Amino acid sequence: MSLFQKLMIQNGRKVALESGDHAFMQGDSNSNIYFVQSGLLKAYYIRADGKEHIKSFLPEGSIIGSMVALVDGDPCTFSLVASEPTTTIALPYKILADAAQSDIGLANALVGFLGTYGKRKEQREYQLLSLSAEDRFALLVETMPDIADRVSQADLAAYIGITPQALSRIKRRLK
Amino acid sequence: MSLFQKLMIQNGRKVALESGDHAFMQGDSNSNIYFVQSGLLKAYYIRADGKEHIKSFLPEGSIIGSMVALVDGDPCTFSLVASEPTTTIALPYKILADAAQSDIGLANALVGFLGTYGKRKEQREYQLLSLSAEDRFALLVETMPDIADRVSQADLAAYIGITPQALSRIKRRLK
DNA sequence: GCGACAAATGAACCTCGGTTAATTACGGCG
DNA sequence: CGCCGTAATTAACCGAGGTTCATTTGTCGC
Repeated sequence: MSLFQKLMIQNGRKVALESGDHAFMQGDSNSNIYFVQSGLLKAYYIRADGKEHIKSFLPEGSIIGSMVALVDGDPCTFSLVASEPTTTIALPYKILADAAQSDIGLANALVGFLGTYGKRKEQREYQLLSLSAEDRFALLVETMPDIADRVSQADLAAYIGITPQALSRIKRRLK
Repeated sequence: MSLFQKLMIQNGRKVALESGDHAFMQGDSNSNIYFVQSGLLKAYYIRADGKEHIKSFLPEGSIIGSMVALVDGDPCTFSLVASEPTTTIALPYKILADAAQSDIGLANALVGFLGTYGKRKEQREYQLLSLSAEDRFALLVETMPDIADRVSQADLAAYIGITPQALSRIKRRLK
């Protein structure tokens, strides 16, 4: 377990979520950072036309927060919901950032967290720009096989960026 | 100018690039972080099939590096090329990260940089997942009007994620 | 102004994914 | 076992964008 995770567990507040409960909704003012102890969270956008797109699945061990909310205090750009009974540790980012001003260990732990976050988003950007829907599905199955089993087909499709029907077609093609 | 930019200028090495020169290529081992003093850089992927996709345009004032290369020392996942005569400041990330271990001001400056980077990638992810090609083009014209003038139609299209022909069609529709 | 080359546009055809709606699995549960 | 609600699949049709190639428009160097 990373130093950063330890810090969160020591200082954070425990938040338990039932399946379907939201940690925060798109538009909320919530600059908490969440550590997932058990269960599964789903981060998603609602578009203007009502469609849902999934940013990421967050299984046990993940850390998540809306970066624009954390950094600038803006409203969250996405919603965070439990898709299984989930226990999390919540901690206001400001507390971390403030404490980091005088605690060099914490500041470097934050650097580690933000670096990892940036790396993950860089990879996702690559996937969205350079891979077809079929490739993205194959990659998901390969890299997160457990997730593919734990969520519905509709959610998988929303993560890949297509409709459930299109995903069904892809699965048929691959067989 | 941010503290982070000042630090880079003080400690970095000046690198001048002619139009078409590369700072690094996809696959290179290059964990420098670059600050763009003047000109314009273009960060892009080459896909397996030879197609080019543009990650981002980096005008004066931008800071860029391959996050996976910076954090893990892995090969760069994209190439960085000058699309105008450009002057940059290059600084190995490891020097920053190491110095941050004992310099709390620097560590917090790094936190600021990484937070901003993550925020930018979060927004890009949203655009790629939730907007149509036409919407992404309109947004680009609105938020970076200068860039739209400085680069070729082909590069604009590669940034949006479509072909130059499709971009031409979109422009016609908008008129 | 003219030739040459690159950039941009246009047209014809194709493919993939979206849309809508019907059909088929797959659980609980009385 | 049969019923019902949900998830998943299939089918038919449409539209946006890709592909290929031709044409037009710039934009230089002379």
